Amino acid sequence: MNVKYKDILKEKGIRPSIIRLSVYTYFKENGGHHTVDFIYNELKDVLPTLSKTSIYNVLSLLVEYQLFKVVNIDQMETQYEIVSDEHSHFKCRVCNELFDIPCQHVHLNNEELNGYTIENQDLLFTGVCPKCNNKEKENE
Amino acid sequence: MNVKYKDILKEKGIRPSIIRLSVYTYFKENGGHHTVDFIYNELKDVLPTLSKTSIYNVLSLLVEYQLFKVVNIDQMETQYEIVSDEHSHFKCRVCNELFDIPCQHVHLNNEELNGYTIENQDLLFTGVCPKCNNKEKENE
DNA sequence: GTCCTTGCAAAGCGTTTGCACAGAA
DNA sequence: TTCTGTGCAAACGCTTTGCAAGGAC
Repeated sequence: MNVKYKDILKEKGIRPSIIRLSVYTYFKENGGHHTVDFIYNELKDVLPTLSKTSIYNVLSLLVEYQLFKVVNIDQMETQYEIVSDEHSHFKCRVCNELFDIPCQHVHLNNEELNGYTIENQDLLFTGVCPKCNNKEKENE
Repeated sequence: MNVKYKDILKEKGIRPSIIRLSVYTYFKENGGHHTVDFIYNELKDVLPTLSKTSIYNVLSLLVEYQLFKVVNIDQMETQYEIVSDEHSHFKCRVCNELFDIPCQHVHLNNEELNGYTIENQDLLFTGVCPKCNNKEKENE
């Protein structure tokens, strides 16, 4: 399994060190968006000499090679996710959790574009997630 | 002119201190999105004893009373803007400037919503702005 | 007098940097 | 040996906090 991931890194021109492979594997197997701190805590038991600096390095590298994407929401800690299908994010203002929402990209017409070259777009919804909605209903 | 703004603050239940009124007036007259540091530097000549803490306080207050909105883009310093019409943001990756783009909100269909209550949405485009596009063309 | 506002200094916290050591090619 | 990767500690920059002084009512 890891061999597969190793090859993906190699193909991209990234030398598959243990830390790089571990980080990449973690995201591949678990999905989602995670902070440096979270990944550090997830991997430090398996890699006892691990440092947060290395997590910063590896994640920056994976972003640079366009395997990962940075997710910046509000003043929250920076999160990272694997580059994948078009989707948007939903942040619950009650539990602060961040969800992926399937969502097509917006297509602006030419008058609006007006000379701008759009290379990327990020859509963020804020509100209340299903779980917190249910809790509020229970309390009524 | 400031009297008008004074009344807007009063109506919202905000006591119009000099700093609050100055900050609010600055945004009303100049528009756009600005950082704490920028506003501090714009106002410190008029208000010599001004501190950044006060700018933080005032902007947080204006956000709390829903006159202002927080704009967080990438790892850039937090910016603030007056709550106004629906629009999205465009960040130029060359000059790093942030532009307002007129843009209707996205409306998801019910299957996608799936129990989520959407209260707000922010759309961010990234790419190259017209000015930087022209510069690139000149260099070709 | 009481409450709200202001401003300084310090603390906090995520992130980056410098540098030396370790490891791979 | 040379180049790349790693990890510690310190520095950095934005933001928040504690607290005391000032000002409004």
